[in-house]
Amino acid sequence: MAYTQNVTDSCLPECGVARFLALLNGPWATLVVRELLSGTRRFTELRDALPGISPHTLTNRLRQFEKYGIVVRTAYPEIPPRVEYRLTPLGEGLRDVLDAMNTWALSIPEPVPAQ
Amino acid sequence: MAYTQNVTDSCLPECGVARFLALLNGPWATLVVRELLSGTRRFTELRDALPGISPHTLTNRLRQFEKYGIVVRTAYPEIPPRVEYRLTPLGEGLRDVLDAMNTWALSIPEPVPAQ
DNA sequence: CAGAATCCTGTGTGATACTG
DNA sequence: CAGTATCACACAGGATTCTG
Repeated sequence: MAYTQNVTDSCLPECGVARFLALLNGPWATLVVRELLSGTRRFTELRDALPGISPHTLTNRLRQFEKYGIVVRTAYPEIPPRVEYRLTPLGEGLRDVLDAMNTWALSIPEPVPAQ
Repeated sequence: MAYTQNVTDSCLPECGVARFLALLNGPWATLVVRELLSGTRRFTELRDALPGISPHTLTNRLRQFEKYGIVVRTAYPEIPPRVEYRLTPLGEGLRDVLDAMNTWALSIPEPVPAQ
């Protein structure tokens, strides 16, 4: 396993946890999903909602999600262009996972590490 | 935010999801937790249960978990040495998150990407 | 057995500039 | 607006060797 498992041209791992990690890899991926859980978003809206993310990274994550069927990209042939991203039902299913993360984080006693 | 947010010498992010990502960073971290959810494990047992992980990486993850109060390390002064790792109550709380990941992964229709 | 030390690599990401 | 292109970097991780 390299830094990130190559899932592009191979099948997903057996273990569900490993599958999740293979698809939502990197620090930004899950945060992008978090934003999309609020509803359909445009490229700029996502970028603005995720302070620090570069267009390069945002594009990469969205493209990957699209490929895996987590996100649907809709481009409107207008000028200026308008593109909207929304979660598929599969992507919507990630809400439970993110909720679990959130719930767990609330159980952290201190602003760890309390040193 | 660098590649991975530096949480070592700063406070955790506000958002729970971001907190989770800051503490369980990298592809191996969550898998180590997955193994420990089955019970106390020795160093070698973890290494063997995680095919491909290097002692270097395993050590790093365990040390980080220890620092964050997710894992407790117990060294027995024997020869040969014996060291056991077990989850703290905080670490046990991660079970719900991993379960959610697993459940979600089961909803993936195909061995994505089907092609 | 349970690592520590050293060196190296892969890749997610950042910064900046540019385009249809 | 919604990206793409290019260069460069930080850090998780791998391989190997070695030790109390």
